[in-house]
Amino acid sequence: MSLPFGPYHAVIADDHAVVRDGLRAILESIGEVEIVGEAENGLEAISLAKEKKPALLTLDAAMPLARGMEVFVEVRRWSPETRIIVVTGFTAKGHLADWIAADVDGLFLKSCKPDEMRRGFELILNGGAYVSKSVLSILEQESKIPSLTSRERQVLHLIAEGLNNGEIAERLSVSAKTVDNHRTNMMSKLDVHSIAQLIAYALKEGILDQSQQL
Amino acid sequence: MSLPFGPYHAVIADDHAVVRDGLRAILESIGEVEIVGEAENGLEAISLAKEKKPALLTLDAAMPLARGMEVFVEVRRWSPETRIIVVTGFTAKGHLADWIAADVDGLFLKSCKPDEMRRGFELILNGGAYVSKSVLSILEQESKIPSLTSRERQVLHLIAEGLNNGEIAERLSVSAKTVDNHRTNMMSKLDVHSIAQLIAYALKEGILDQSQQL
DNA sequence: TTCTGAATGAGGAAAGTCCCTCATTCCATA
DNA sequence: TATGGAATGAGGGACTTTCCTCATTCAGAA
Repeated sequence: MSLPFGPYHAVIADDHAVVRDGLRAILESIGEVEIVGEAENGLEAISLAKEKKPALLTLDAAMPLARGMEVFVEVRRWSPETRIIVVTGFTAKGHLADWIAADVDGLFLKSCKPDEMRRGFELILNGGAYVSKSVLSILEQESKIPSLTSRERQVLHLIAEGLNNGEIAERLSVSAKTVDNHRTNMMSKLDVHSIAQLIAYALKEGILDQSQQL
Repeated sequence: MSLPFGPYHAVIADDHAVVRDGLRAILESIGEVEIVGEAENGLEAISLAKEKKPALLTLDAAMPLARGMEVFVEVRRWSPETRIIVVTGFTAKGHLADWIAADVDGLFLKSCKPDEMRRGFELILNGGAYVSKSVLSILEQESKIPSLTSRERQVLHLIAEGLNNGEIAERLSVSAKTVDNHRTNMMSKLDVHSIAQLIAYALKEGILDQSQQL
């Protein structure tokens, strides 16, 4: 496949050199793509994208210094022409749904076959959007887990940061009793019986990512 | 550099295809190495290593179905000749120290420069052991965080699984009061003030890995 | 309009956490 | 041999979580 309006400038953002190399190989196998920079943390990714305004940015969802979503928002603001492709290791439905909702141009799991990635990247460079099959199959699964309301997610986030009911109540300007009710409802929805298990759930859902904590 | 007794058979184990590709490129850049298999989960890694008894196994620390450490133990048992190189995304001191204690042949972060990895792999194939500089610098840092005793880590593990003091006590055949003491000691050592924060710490330390929970 | 779901708030009881203190045993090592 | 660290166990008090019930408000959908 040859692309119409190349060469396209691309930036790769991932904190793992070995992953950057894998992505570099895929991008280089597409004609008309020139890699103009690599970032190994979130802030570097933001400044590199602002500076180079590349046609394509491959973005890791979990990086040090700035989270993938923060990078995404910044790059969209300062370089709206850049096609942003998220490559994530998290397979949680909620996490993937967040990226779809953010209207990312491409969404792939790190476990994706390089072949599918390459074809997806080409489609995206041609102006399309592409979400990998593995992501779609996760999103299409009817989850047995009832989904949480946005307020509940908000509370879950703060619980996971180590705040107790009273502190969360203050932060959200509601009563501690309300926070307690949200927590209780979540635990009953999710069929867990302790804060520890609730946090384990939050992690699995990618609501927390382990590099950001403490 | 050319290696004396090649060709060496190698197996790559990592759940992310893009990482496998990066490692494959590094291994292929070493003469005398032939990749005889790839595994995308822990059980596959164990059975592949048992079957092929490769000279070299690159092992991801966090994979579905069986954790890196379980794979390591099994492969050491069934194919003691295999040189095992762990490539991990976790940068927590405790996690890295665990691998050193397990006497792994090589230990690298995923953020390692491919060049250093290649040179390290060559040394290991020559019969040596190699721990990457970035790992050493983490291990050498005097951590302000006092380290936990093994019993405390054990308790932390069970807390993180969502068990309460009583359940943990039963599991370890000690009194609930003892468990409570261990938990209290840890929280004071680590200067955290809730189970939620304790779990956040456990995650950061790689004591839990998010794919195993719930 | 009625009904449902979401967010808010409260009361109350049982259980568990959190954080002191103190004591005993064992083991390593200075 | 003495000192200290680790594991064990206990008492007790303050606070928090956990889990019920119930009620109000509001928005959107049937």
